[in-house]
Amino acid sequence: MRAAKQATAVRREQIAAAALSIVASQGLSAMTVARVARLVGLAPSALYRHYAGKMAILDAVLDLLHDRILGNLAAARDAAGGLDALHLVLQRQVALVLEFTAIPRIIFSDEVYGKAPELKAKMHALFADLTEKLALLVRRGQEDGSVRPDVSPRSAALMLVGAFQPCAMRWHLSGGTFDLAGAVAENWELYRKAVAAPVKEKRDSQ
Amino acid sequence: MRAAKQATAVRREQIAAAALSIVASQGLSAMTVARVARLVGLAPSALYRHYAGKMAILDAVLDLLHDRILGNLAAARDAAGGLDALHLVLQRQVALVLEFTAIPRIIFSDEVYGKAPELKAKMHALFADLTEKLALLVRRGQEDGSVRPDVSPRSAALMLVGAFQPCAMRWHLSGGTFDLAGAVAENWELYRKAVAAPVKEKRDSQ
DNA sequence: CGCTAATGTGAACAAAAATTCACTATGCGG
DNA sequence: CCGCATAGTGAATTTTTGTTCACATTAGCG
Repeated sequence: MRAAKQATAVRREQIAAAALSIVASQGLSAMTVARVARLVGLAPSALYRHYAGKMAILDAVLDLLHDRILGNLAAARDAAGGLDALHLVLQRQVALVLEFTAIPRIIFSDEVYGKAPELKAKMHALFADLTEKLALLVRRGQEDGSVRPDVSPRSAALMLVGAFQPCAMRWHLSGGTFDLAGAVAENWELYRKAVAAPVKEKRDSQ
Repeated sequence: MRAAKQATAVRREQIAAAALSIVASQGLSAMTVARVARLVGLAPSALYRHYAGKMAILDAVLDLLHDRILGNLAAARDAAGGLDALHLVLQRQVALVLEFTAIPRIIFSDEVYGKAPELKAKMHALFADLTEKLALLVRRGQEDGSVRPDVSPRSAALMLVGAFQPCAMRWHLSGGTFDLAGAVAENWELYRKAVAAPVKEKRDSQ
């Protein structure tokens, strides 16, 4: 059975989306040309009409990931202010856990970097971009008084990621058994102890 | 040239050590039977005299990792008390960064788990063991008054890992450019704000 | 000193995966 | 409606890697 003809722009999107979904659910090494092709409904050789090779597909996956993550961050920034925005980011990360789990899967893949160092640079840019924008959120919290002024925004941003990462690791290893949301909520309490401005008569969103 | 004959017990250790060093420095997918064999100074086929296959080698690598990490933790536990022990763990993690970087590399490998789910369980046990022992350190700190009593030891343990993980990720991505030790030190300051007992006239080791 | 079990080796094999290519089908513009 | 550029396909190729096996060598032991 032959697949219907589609414009290359359409196929490129389908292929990148399929590849991301495979990486997110089964890991990078499971992302073979054959599997991506099957998910899209094409023969493996057809992918080469739309991408130069596997690495080009992976490059597109990284772009997709970049958009999703930073989009998520922007949404949190607009939906709440100060400390609450940080809280929202953390909660949304849990919701996006599949895609966020795909990040370390790529970061520590090594299958990639040996052959395509430019992807490593791209990933680094994404990570740097993420922490930088998180630091901006922290600074905004300092300006409106919900975050104590003596914390380093850069550090507070990294720690927010750190409040999530180990939980995601355990969740990943446990095969879904580990109570991800609960552990993240607990970590948020701890995180708030570190970064929240001392409460006078201010009320928290909780 | 033929390698000298060695007892299988010796070879097993050499092979596991070589494999770990490759995983730590170049990643899991770089750990091929051929490369391990070359590092030990044997022909690839010789490895099968000592291990059933690649997965058995990886299993031994996990054991090695387990010993190193928990050994490191035990050393920190004995060298300092309370909060200082936690600080020491963090600093030692930086020193052990290569091997600690090997952990996420394995955790998120997926190349492994699809074929050998029991390795995933083993990795999970290591991670659970690590956080549990860290939680014990936290509890000890609470007993001697250096850690505030209202934090969850489990959460504080996870967060300590989280104070290190994102820094290691950036360091890994930056190719060594990122100031790992500096970022971790900064995060420690933040971490201490969250978990340290309010200072009355108590003096810190810093 | 010689036997035997253990260890080492190269060649061959199998499996998986990325990529190429000659060829086929299709849909859109004129 | 026709033709051509575009998209799709299966088969073949190449590369990499794990594994097996028949044979060679060695070290320890009686």
